[in-house]
Amino acid sequence: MDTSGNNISQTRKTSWKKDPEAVKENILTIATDEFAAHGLSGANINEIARKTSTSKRMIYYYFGDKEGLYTHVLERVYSSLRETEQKLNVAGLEPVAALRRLTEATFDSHVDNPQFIRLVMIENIHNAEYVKKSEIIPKLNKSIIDKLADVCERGKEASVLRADADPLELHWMTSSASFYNVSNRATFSTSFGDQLYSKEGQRRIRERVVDMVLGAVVIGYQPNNGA
Amino acid sequence: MDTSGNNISQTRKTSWKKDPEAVKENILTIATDEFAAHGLSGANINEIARKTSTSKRMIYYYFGDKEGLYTHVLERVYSSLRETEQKLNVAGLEPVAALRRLTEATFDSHVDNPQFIRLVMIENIHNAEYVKKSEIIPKLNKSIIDKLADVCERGKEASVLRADADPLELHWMTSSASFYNVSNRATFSTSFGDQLYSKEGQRRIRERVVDMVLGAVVIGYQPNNGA
DNA sequence: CTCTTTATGTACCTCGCGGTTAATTTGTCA
DNA sequence: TGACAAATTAACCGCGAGGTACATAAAGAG
Repeated sequence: MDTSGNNISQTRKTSWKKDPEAVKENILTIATDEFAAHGLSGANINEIARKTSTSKRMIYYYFGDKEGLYTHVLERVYSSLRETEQKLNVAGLEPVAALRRLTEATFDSHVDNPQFIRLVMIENIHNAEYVKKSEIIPKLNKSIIDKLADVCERGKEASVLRADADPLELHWMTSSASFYNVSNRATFSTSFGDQLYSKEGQRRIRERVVDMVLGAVVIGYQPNNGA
Repeated sequence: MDTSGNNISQTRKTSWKKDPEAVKENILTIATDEFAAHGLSGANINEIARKTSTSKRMIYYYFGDKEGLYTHVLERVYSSLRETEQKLNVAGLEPVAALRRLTEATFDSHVDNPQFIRLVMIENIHNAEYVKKSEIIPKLNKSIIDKLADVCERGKEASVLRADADPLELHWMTSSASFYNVSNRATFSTSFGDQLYSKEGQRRIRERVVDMVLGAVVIGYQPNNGA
């Protein structure tokens, strides 16, 4: 093609708009997919560039290098999830109902954000090196703990929660189940079958998680297992 | 150096023993470390070769390519852990004590095998592609489920376990907490501090996990929280 | 003592990928 | 209107990492 030979430079795109924010967003969206899918070393900058509507050069222009891009991706997903968390309002609910609600919401938000889960898994493979370096991520995490602390306090006041109920432990319990449910789905299904990942299986698991968490801190809690 | 120029070939090692099994083991040991540390794409074959007492050539001779080596590493750690699991004997114990014992053993074995955890994390990043391909791994996982099934049966017989207690769900609950405890330590500590990873924190977490699991299936279970 | 097979070492190749160079266009403000 | 900064493009580069070719030593069979 283009056998004319001369006027070669005319294959270059001849017109474009300046829109830095859109370009950055576009890059970050694609990069999030790629890093979540393949990890830091596994993701390919050329491939990311190809899938964007811009060029590789712009990635380096805005994000410096691969690690810079990865760090921005991490910060973006963390911020987005924590924002969602903050919108959740349980201040009006009675303590046990509030705790149930927070647990269910955590479980659901994990199911709904597999990319976030994958990026956190990847970070853990790297011993959290990049979240540690981040200026903003460590500041983001107080909101659920605060909510759980409030619920604990009110619950103890009303004598419905055990005196040793601890917000951080509660969050750990809820997170562990919710996170694992998404993160280890592939190997768990391979080893033990995928019954727990059917619609019905997930419904049961979700209820079990609530039972486990409430059972650990609610005085005299009785699970209402639909068995 | 070696300005003589001739006799170049004499830099070659001039004597060695044939010991294929030791060579394979040596490669697998090093490779396990490297894959666990850096993932499949992140691990470096030259680096692995350098750390072994043999050469890169032998890696390709015995394992074909990088993925072949990775697959063998996976199979080896899975086999080793399942072997340990099988040694655990709870048939003589009363059902609730047996369940507690199994839960504690699972928790501890996860703590004691961080490399296994990391490799499973890595596999999940790859959607379990390599464990699925393996001939042996899917056959290895029945032993704990069998033990839990036995405990469930005996427990229901003795009316100490709820009628809906399910071995697979029990294993899921125990695994989720035990796995997360190791896999997400880095990010969890970064976000929320490392109190839960002190010696005392881990003692508490371990007891909490037992309480959650027993609380979910033991009729009238009362956690003995040392608060 | 040779022949064959298995095991090993050294040197090398290639290409993919992270990163860069240099030029060109777009928009703004004196 | 033209200088200047910001945004963007296409082409290129170097090297590191996965993988291979080739030679040859060890060990056993007869």
